Amino acid sequence: MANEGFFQKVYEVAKLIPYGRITSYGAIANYLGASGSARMVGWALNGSDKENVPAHRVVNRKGLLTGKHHFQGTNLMQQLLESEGVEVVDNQVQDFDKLYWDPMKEL
DNA sequence: TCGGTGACATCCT
DNA sequence: TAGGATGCCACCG
Repeated sequence: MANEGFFQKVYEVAKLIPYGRITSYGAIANYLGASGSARMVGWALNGSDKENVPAHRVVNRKGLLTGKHHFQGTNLMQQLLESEGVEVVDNQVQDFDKLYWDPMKEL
């Protein structure tokens, strides 16, 4: 695992996100020691769907579902979050600070 | 091998 | 305070 690529680490962390919880790209990047390179996390999640990773639980620092456009359905990402009890309005997660899951803190 | 790309974050004006 | 521009680093062709 530790020898896996940067992407694999992102997948592992994303998979550890609890049900009904969300996190941010920066949090994962920081956890992986790539603080400031949050873009890598986003790019990693680009292929996360192949790894069965809940990329819909990963949003930007504002709680905005910036990556929804990369999902199959336009509102698929929102639907998935709502299915988990996460309120999403206008592609933005409500109670973001409350549902926020910090890997650095939890792990 | 090298350059471009990318779903953000942060600094500066 | 708000908006725009730049930088981070790993994968793909």
